[in-house]
Amino acid sequence: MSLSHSHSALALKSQLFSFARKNPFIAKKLHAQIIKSGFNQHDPFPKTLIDSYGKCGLLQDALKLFDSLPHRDHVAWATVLSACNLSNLPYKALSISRSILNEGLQPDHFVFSSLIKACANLGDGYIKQGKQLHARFLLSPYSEDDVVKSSLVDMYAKFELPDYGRAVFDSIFTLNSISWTAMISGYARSGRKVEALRLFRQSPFKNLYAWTALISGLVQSGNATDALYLFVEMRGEGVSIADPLVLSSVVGACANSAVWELGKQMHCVVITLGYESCLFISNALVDMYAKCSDLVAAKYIFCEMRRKDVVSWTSIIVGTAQHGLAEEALALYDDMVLAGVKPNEVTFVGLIYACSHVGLVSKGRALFKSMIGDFGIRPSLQHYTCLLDLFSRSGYLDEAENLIRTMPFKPDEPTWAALLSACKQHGNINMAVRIADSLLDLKPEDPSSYILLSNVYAGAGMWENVSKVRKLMVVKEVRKEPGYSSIDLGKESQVFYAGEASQPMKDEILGLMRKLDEEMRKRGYVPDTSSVLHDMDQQEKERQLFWHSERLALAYGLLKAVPGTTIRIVKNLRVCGDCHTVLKLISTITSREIYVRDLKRYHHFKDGNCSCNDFW
DNA sequence: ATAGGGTTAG
Repeated sequence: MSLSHSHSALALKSQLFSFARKNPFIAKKLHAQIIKSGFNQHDPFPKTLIDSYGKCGLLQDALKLFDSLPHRDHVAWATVLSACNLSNLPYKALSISRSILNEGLQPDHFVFSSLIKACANLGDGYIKQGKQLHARFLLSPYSEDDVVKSSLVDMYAKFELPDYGRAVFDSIFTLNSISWTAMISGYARSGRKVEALRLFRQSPFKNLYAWTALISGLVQSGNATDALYLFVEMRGEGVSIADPLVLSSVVGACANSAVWELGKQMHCVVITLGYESCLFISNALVDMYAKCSDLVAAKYIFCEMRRKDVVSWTSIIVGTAQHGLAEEALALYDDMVLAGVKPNEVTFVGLIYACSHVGLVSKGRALFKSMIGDFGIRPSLQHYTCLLDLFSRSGYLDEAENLIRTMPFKPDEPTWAALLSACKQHGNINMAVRIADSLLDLKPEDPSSYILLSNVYAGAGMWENVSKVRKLMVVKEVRKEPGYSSIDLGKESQVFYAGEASQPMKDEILGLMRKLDEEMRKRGYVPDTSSVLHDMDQQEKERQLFWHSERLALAYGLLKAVPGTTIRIVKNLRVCGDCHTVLKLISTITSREIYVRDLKRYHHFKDGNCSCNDFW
């Protein structure tokens, strides 16, 4: 056999492996041939095969081959870890590594980066393990490796610990686009927008990845408006926006700020660029329309989707449930199961939430059981909170209290507050006082918790406790964030702050509000001042309520929107009880449909009723 | 053989 012949055989083999990395059938075939030729124990074949199996998605085969290796070295270890990461099974990567570490093998720099990535993907439940890996890396002979350092920066970014990431970032010898992007992402997703922007401006690598990291991070941390401005800037810089990742983030930004008009424009951009049938983007669009209270459009997109995954179904189910259409949400769930799509933990949050809206106690309980028994999902605190909400809203207060005291999670502030608010609603003063004490022990942060506590103690005549609540408020410097509401009128949108009418149409707004107030009082409206935080006399409290921002926005909308159209308002805080009553009354008086999206819920007012069934 | 950007709840 000539030398050139064996060379060409080698070249052929390496070409075959490159096919095998993309095609599982070729990978299998190649494996069979290597066994036949007797080379299956010879380096580098087993490892190259593990790599091929991992890259073409046959993780099971990769793992089997790895287990059959008589001798595991660093290369085999690193290869199998990268296969696990590719298949999105970071837990498997950690468990394999535990056993290898027990055998006494120490990680090299390749193993470190894959392990750190696995930890990062597991999320902030794995902070401790991640820090241990960091320590082990610093003590290893590889402690100067820049690639591992970049993976650490990324890990701390995903844990939302950007200061830890920054320390590592500053120790990198040669920064490249990957390290810069990881660090920018770390600041952005932790909501540290000043630092994120400063770093981005300094970075010599302003490519698509960096822009997407910045924009998506800001969306995730609730800075949707900044994200949208940056997207406009990105477009102006001539960076191509024809990319599914950045587009889905920007659609998400429209969803989170509930800007319907802009959302529709983004939808047009998506169509123009040819991404209508991209699953991720369609999912984001369904969610966007639902969050902008346009369920018709959300459903239309959902129905037109060729492929629907669990996120698509969950988005439409949650969207439907949040608009008070519980029966429809439950019917969609049945369709989902019939379509063979397996629900996940988020789906059940939406479903149980839907049940609690309409008092379907036994259905909700059954869903909770089915989630555990049929789908093997371990309930999280959110699930218990939903179940608790279901019991307490429907007046099953004892069952609710039993649940909150026996569930395997420590109840947090919103959980106690939800139960307390239900006790108050159902007039169970004894229990309310008991629950209030538990809430007070937590030293709450949220101003609404203090309002609730103060009302409960005052209702029970426990004045010492009322003053204790007030003192704690002063100590903790609890202050209500200024409320504002915005209204979307197609081409323009207007923002109103509580307590002040904006200059345009100030007199007309005040005139209309007075007229409506008069109408409401004729129908028996008495202002409910129990949600006013500060100590002041009754008249002053009523004046405060009168100037709540959603009322100003509504009056402006009634004056300026096309007659008969639905009025859409977005508020930064939760709607207070009095405004809720007022909005219901005004929907009757003016025969208008009003959508209000507040911090937590959706309210659709029509003919004197609200889709939230007066419980929020 | 290793490191960077995306969708659903709260």
